Amino acid sequence: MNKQKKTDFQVQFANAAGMLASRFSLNPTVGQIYGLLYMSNGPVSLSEMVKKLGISKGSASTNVRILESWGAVRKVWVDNSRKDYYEANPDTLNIIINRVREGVGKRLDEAEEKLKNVEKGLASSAAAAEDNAGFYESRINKIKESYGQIKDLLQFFSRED
Amino acid sequence: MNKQKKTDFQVQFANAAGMLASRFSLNPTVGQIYGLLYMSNGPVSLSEMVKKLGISKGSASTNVRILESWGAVRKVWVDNSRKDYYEANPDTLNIIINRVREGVGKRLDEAEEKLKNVEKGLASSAAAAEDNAGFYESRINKIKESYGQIKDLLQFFSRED
DNA sequence: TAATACGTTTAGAACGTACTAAACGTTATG
DNA sequence: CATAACGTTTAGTACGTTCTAAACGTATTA
Repeated sequence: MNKQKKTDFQVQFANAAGMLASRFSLNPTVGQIYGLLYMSNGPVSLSEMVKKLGISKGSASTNVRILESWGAVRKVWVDNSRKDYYEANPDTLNIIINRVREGVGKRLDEAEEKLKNVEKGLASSAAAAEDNAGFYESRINKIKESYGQIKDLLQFFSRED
Repeated sequence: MNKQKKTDFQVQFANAAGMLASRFSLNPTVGQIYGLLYMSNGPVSLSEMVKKLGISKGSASTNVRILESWGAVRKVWVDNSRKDYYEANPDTLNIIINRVREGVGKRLDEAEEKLKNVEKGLASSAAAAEDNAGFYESRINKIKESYGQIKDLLQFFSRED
């Protein structure tokens, strides 16, 4: 009974985290798992996640490893047990900042690459001879500028000193 | 022929923007449309979007209004035409910053609300009497702190002076 | 007034994502 | 050596999202 109540509170928190995650285009289960571990005072096994959150073993296994790859949880060793135990990295803000930085940075690099190709296509096309050639160039330069500014913002966040 | 080449360049750019958009969990068509308008020196009609991008009329109509609601494009008046014309707001960086600020802010407010309820549930549950009660409180406070820091970051961006 | 030219809305289909259940491989244990 | 207890992987399914095609409403034009 007491046990039940305890679970309820943690699960409520976990579910709120899951809802928040899905609002940010993340899969809800990573949010639930992180939320549960965040609100647990000690290591939690896969089977506890399964039982408390009512999710499947496969989903728990997959998603906890996603969280691990983000540095949001880590595997901890528990004596006399064959089970895998995890605990949350409680520094949520840093996890978020790192993920934003890496995620945005990667996508921006892809975009830069693609822009380079489009620009090359422009140079060798009839568009370059148009009246609008100057306009095209200026817009491309403007985009490159924005790109640089976003990169600067990301750098700003990565200062940890 | 010349016309064709010109279209190709703009469409290449638009498609790159579409790809980038979908990498950021946005629907690709808003990216394509914004990209086309961004690379057009003058107003563009719905039917031009349809023809150049190879999308349906319905999709163009829906998505251009999404862009309008973001302040990313605006409707412009063209004499002697019953068509709707649009042009891009070329300040891409500001559009992005505003959307991030509003989108994140809104979701964070929802989360804060939910957290408040969970906290209330904690107070009136057996969990509050546990050994872990102090731990729970500290974790909740830590989350609230992160919440405030993110809010501060968002405020930081909204300075336009 | 009939026909046309618009933009909008809706119904249906296609697609990607993420879940569950079950098969699987491995390691411990009786 | 057989069985059980794990975590992982896979096949299938359910769901939300976003597209197209078509129906629709409205306004213009012949």
